[in-house]
Amino acid sequence: MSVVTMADVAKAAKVSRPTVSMVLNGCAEKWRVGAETSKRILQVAEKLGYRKNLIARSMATGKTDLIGIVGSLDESFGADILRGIAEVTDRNNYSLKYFRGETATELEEIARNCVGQRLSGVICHLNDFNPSLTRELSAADIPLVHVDNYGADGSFSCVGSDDFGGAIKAVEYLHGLGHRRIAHITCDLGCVFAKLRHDGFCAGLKACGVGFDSSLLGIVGDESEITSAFRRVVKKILKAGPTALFCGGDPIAMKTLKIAVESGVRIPEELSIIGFAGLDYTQWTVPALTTVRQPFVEMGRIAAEVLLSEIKDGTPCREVKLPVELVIRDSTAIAKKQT
Amino acid sequence: MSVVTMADVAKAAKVSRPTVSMVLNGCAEKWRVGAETSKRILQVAEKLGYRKNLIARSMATGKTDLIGIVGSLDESFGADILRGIAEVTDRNNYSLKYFRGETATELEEIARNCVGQRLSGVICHLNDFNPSLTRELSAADIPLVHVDNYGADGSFSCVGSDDFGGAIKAVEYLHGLGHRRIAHITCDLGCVFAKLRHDGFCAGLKACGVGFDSSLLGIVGDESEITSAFRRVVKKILKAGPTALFCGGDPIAMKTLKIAVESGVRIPEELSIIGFAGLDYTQWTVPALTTVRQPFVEMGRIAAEVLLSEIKDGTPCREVKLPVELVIRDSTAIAKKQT
DNA sequence: CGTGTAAACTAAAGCGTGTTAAGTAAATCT
DNA sequence: AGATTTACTTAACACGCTTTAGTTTACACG
Repeated sequence: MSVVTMADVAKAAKVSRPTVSMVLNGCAEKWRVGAETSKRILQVAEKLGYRKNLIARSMATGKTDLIGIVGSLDESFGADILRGIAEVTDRNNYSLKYFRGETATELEEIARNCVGQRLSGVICHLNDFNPSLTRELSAADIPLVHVDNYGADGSFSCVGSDDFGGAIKAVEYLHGLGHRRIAHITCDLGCVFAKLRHDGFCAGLKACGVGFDSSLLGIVGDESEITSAFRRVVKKILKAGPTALFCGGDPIAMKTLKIAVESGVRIPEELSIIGFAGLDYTQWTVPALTTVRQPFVEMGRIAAEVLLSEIKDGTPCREVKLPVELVIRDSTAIAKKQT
Repeated sequence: MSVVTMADVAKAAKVSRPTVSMVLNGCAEKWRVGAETSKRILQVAEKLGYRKNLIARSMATGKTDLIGIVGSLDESFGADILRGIAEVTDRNNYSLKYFRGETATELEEIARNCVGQRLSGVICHLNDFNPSLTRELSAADIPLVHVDNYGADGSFSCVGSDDFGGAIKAVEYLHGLGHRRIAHITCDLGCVFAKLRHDGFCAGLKACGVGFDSSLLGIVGDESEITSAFRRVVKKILKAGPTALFCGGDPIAMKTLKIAVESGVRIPEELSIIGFAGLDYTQWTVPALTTVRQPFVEMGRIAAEVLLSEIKDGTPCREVKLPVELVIRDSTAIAKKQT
């Protein structure tokens, strides 16, 4: 006998199996089990090293209390989101199952699995919305929450931060410092968040009464090395003579900062740079990076809370947009007199 | 009827349930189910949108094909390790369950859960070894692999990288550049990896015939902000006049680099700095950080492979030490003439 | 024509739990 | 003494699947 079952405990404690079940699930009084018997059962269970078989339990109850995490947790902010999620799910006795994958085929497979495992809910961290995921899950009546993303069609919830507003904040801050030629470097605008930040950038310019200059827009890839293509884009932007630079993400900002410094541009005296995300390591550069901080941990927490309330109370879908915070550090300064 | 079961498929296809089971699990021929029947069953299953219930399957087979990931995936390298693990487990049809927690109480709870869930195996990413985890799992005969850690007592496997050798490499490299006063800044030596790197540092010095100078050893915390305590330690070290600095981790190196630069020390002309880990963002500083790269993705992969072979073939415990690579960038240079 | 054998299935048991219905013995109350 | 309450037990079903053993049908062979 390798693993101790409830029947073993029952036999050892000289009671019936249902009694053990009741005691171990805390329904003892509702079922009027004597205090002594309860204690004895608990002791025996402890002594025998009984661990309730959650598989069997799920089988019997029809629910798994399992939440699927779908997508890439690669980026360092993914870890923060995960932490937020785990905080909430731990407290509520849900556990987390991790599904890796990004491509359409992978996600289709994942969607099937989510249903197959009878997950209680799914939290998704992807750049795009995936139709098969949405379809499969809603067909199986499994709540879905997208985290760090937007634009639900009403069939699922989204929890993100204010990308649009954050970009406006950044632009307005730069404008307040006297900057008029503000450039924007971003990754592909196909990503929801990149588009939102770009749009916020434009909206911010407009609100400040500054026209949009397309020569001040650069689009780059997101490789971790500084590629020659990346360098070329940045150089081109620098040549267009901006006094400030709003980057669509912290890694882009870091890489741009490096290229600028190495090109002999003095930061922030000659050029102000702002990033977006608020990752830890942006504090450690010289100069420390001014950035728009997104509340990743909080996002994870709220996403989990939204999901749990959908699971438990059948709350309808929501779209939550958390505020972002402009963290002013040393890579931004008052604009020099325009030449 | 909310979810389609095998019985539904069987009824719709006018066959018995076991036949469906056999066909859907690909054992059709071994079981000699007619080709036509097979096809019909598959079609019906597809049409009805059948998804096999993995809970019930686990219940019946007694195995879950589930691997527990225990510990903190916070740090960015955690994400890499996870990616490596997921690559292997995906390919082998195992899934991953994530358990967050670090404190002894949390881990005790987690250990119980691992057993309760009848996990097939556990991969652990923690700074220390946890006795209750080891005990519970081995009692339940669940293989355990520690990743990025060392010093197994034989009851579980470890997959890590060569912290000791990496430190030696770093020191020898610095020595080769002419450095003789080499400092070491590390976090608390209670961490296994910190101790190993420290010991490697000492061993490296010895091998180069340089004596260990305790005034060149600094111990710091690992907060993400640069605390005044951190600053104090670094300043003290700088005052002791080293020409090179071996840091126990990339974040420490980044923070130290910043403090040094802001103190007017020219890097690498006056001071060489080396980090440890090889995180992406170390490429983006000015100057780019020389560091010892650990193969995190590979570590995850191997850990998963070791675990799977223990699960499947009952392979005995192993201790795997992957090589690290010195990545020479711009924060290190030939030592100036000693004063 | 009876028998053996292969093909193509079906019947039934079992995994460990939750849960409910029906029952019983002892203790306590009226 | 009879009614009620307390503290259980027994027996059973359900969850959806796997798996073993058994059954039917068709066909070939002697």
